[in-house]
Amino acid sequence: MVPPKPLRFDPIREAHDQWVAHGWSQSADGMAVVTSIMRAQQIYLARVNAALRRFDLTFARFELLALLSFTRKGSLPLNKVGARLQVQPASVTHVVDRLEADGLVCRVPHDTDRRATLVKILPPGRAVFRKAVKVLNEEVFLDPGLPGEEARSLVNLIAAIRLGEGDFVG
Amino acid sequence: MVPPKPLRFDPIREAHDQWVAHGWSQSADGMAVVTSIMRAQQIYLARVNAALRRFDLTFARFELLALLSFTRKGSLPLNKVGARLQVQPASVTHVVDRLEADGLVCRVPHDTDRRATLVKILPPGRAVFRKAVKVLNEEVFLDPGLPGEEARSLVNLIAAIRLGEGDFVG
DNA sequence: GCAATTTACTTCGATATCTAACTATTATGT
DNA sequence: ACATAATAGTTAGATATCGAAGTAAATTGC
Repeated sequence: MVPPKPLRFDPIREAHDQWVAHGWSQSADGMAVVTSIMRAQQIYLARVNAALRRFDLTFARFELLALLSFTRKGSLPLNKVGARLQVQPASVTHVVDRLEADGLVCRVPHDTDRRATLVKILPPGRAVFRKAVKVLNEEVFLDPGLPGEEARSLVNLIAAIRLGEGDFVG
Repeated sequence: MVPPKPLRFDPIREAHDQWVAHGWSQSADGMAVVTSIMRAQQIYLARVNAALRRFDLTFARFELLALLSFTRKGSLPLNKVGARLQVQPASVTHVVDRLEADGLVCRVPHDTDRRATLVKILPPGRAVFRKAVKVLNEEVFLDPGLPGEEARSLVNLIAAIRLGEGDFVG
């Protein structure tokens, strides 16, 4: 995944220069923001997947296990899952299918709303989550590539973007 | 793509609190960084794809057209494309296949290395790029959701991550 | 000069995501 | 009440990515 030879220049800076040279100065910073986010995601996703592969988890599946294990009852309606993880209903179905096939969660009918389904974490799911979070903390989250103060700045800058996009209300 | 109802709290902040509560304080900031990047990518990818859909482009295809159109000869070996866009050879093959099927680029044999193949942008490719970059600038890059100064901070923070990851040498 | 290695690209199989269409159930409005 | 609209979830189709294996050509190292 990681290229053997690093480039001898910053390709995003170069793209920014190109944008300015073509008269698109007003959009150059935005282009750099978007491209930087895309690349950072690629980097982190590769690191996360490498850490989780041994547990047969992806980041999406890990996030669902985390969400459920932090819940009082260990279960949540599927639509709440979609809202929390910000993914389409179809993706929720797929993630739950996959975890259910591995015996880490199960579907449970909703008490009162017969349209709705709950997903519930099972003991094996809790066990896998405990092991996976330990590895992920050690191998990725402990060193995200930025010192603490800058890490918090990055989180706050992105929170502003998410707020503006309607992810949540402050 | 965007949920109709925003959450009444920041789910990443809540996850951070959970990390601290479980004794994973040392990894909490890193978790928040990684999760924030993942969510920001999701937001921007949706906006970018919505803008590019009318041109039958994806962000990856757009990036390749941009890269080629900024090149002196309008062509580049496939391995250079992979290095620049930071994607696997298989992904390069796929993106080029797709653009070639649409008549926007073509493959050209390398002059001296018979293993290598160049991808060359064609006049229709340049025309589509000109239109697409205009729309993308207007609809996404002009307002990335952050004021200029903060946008530049974000780009610099991510550049530090990328530098640490070996994307390029400063 | 020739075997072994490296490099370039393609093919294949598995995943994950999105959009759109579809079924079932619940809520709304007159 | 009852037709209409909204909501919950699944299914289907298209796309994109990755990892690993495979083919071909160039480089290397005796």
